[in-house]
Amino acid sequence: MEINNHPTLSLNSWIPASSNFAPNMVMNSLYDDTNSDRFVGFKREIGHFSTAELKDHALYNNAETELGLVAVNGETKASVGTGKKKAAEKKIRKPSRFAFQTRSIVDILDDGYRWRKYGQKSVKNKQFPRSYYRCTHHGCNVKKQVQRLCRDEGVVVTTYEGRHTHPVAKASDNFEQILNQMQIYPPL
DNA sequence: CGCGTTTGACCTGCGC
DNA sequence: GCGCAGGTCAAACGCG
Repeated sequence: MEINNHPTLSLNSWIPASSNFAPNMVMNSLYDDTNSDRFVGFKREIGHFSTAELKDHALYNNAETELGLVAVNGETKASVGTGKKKAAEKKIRKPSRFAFQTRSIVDILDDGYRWRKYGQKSVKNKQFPRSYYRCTHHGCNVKKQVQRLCRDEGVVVTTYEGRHTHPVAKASDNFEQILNQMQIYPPL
């Protein structure tokens, strides 16, 4: 499969195709060349920016378990079927949620929206506290969590929950800025 | 004064 | 039912 040679394979980011955070994203399910029923991963494209993640990849499994990726291409995880259907069905009851990691010295990315911090909590077995933010736009209940990795304090995990009900607060190019901040690093 | 952060208390879900 | 951990609330406070 040609993605094995893809130069940006293994970006540790999770963004659903339907997210208005990345409205121009194209997301495809990948299947084994020799067995078209065997789902092996995802490929994401935003303009010239392209990433892929394999199902057997350790980071993929961590992201699925810890961050609750719920749907791709409009399909639920249950419908792409890996045997853990009940767990997947349980996950899809959660609100739309996705996460990505960036290498940054600051916790808060400038994603164009205004956020208000409403809590901070130390998490078991984590060196750094987790911060909780809500979108300040009236009627918009999007939340995000920010957690710095203990195994690599240069890496920040940002988890978004929900969809904005309003346009981005700042001028365009905000997503381009995030892509610039988003850094690819080898699998841990 | 308005808006955002801090932080301890409180709530809730889950495993035992 | 109990205890733990994660998530949220809200009063106090800081800053422009």
